Amino acid sequence: MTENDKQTEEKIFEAATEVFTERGMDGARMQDIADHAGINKALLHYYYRTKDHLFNAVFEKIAGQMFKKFAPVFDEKLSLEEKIRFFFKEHITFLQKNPRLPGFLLNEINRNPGRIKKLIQQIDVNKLWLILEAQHKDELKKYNITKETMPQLMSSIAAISVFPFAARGILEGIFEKMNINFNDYMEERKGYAADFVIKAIKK
Amino acid sequence: MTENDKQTEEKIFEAATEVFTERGMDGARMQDIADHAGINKALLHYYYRTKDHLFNAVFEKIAGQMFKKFAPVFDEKLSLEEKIRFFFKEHITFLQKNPRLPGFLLNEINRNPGRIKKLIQQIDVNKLWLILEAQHKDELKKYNITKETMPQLMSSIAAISVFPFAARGILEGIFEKMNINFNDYMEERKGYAADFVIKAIKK
DNA sequence: TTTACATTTGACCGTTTGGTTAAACTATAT
DNA sequence: ATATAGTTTAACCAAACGGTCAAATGTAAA
Repeated sequence: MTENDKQTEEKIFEAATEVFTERGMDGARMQDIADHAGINKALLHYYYRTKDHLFNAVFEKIAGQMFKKFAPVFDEKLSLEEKIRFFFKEHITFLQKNPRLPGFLLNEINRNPGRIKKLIQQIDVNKLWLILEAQHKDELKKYNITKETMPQLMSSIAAISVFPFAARGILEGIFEKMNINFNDYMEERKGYAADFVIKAIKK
Repeated sequence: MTENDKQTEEKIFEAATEVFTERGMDGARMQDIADHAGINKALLHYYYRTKDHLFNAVFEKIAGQMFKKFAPVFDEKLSLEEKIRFFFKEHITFLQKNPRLPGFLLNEINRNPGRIKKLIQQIDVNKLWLILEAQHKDELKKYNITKETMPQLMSSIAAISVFPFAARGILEGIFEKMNINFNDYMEERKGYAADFVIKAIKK
């Protein structure tokens, strides 16, 4: 009943997450999801009426996870440099555990840019800047950070953290001949990226 | 005729490029490509036997274009800093004219990592480092650049240039509320990115 | 004009796809 | 035990899909 219920619905959701993140919305097959969940295909439609419903459930959960990972930076009582180190360490560690999320998200956002905008509209970027400014008022004078350059800086930080996972196939192809392991590279990147960014923004 | 022949084949290729880059391999429909080219669907199979053939033709051309854009840096007789500025200016300008290529390529590489590896195997990364070292022997002492940190640096440069186009949907969502135009942001990025990287690598 | 060959088309085919349905199964409360 | 309601299944369906084919059209040489 309610116990088993949750089990089945969750099994479906997990199977759908696996298949959708691997093949994308267009490439995913309902039969394949059913097989992964070890159930009948009709049962998918019993819990999630259509493929779209199921996909949206998966997409919104993943997108939410991704964005939440950017938030803790504002809570922590750390210096600016420490925050940057903290972010790269936490974010890359998260992506190491979920290496397919970046590619999946970027692809689905390109396929349907409208969907993500609803989630983004909830973020008050102006407020975020005010918080950051208040937290590091004196500290900020030592860095080339202004409200105007924030978009460039933030997108660069996101790029450095996210891009390697989205472009993993290319990087692994290149690394193969250099005897470099992708996981080692990613582990090293936590520190390299932080040093890189901190040096870049210092006055 | 050979004249008309080229016209038709090219029309198909261009239509296929448009549809494939917009919808991806799985999302693209042969009928849609035929409509875009203004021809019968059977004619697609006359020139390109299968959807796979047509897709591979498009993919390899686009992947080739993308990688070639990284090459001129090694030919130009410029200082290291000038090369970095040259790269971001040229590469971002290219992507401004082809904004869908990054998302398309990253997605298709994730869908089939094996395909790109054949193209990559042709690149001799070790040789590239030797060239760079020879070109900037003395100059390199002023920067934190070694053979060991090259992968981190190069992937960061690529990330800063490519990521905004792949994540355009997210960025535009955020920029909307800040009254920032994506094209203005991209134009500004050519200089910002160069400054950013140069500062990051200076000793 | 006829011949030979390449190009283009509409109609068609078998398969795969997301989705439906009626019946079977399960568990709980009476 | 039996009625009730939720759960699961096998069988099925219509639409969409990539691909085929024979016939029609265009073209250039003999």
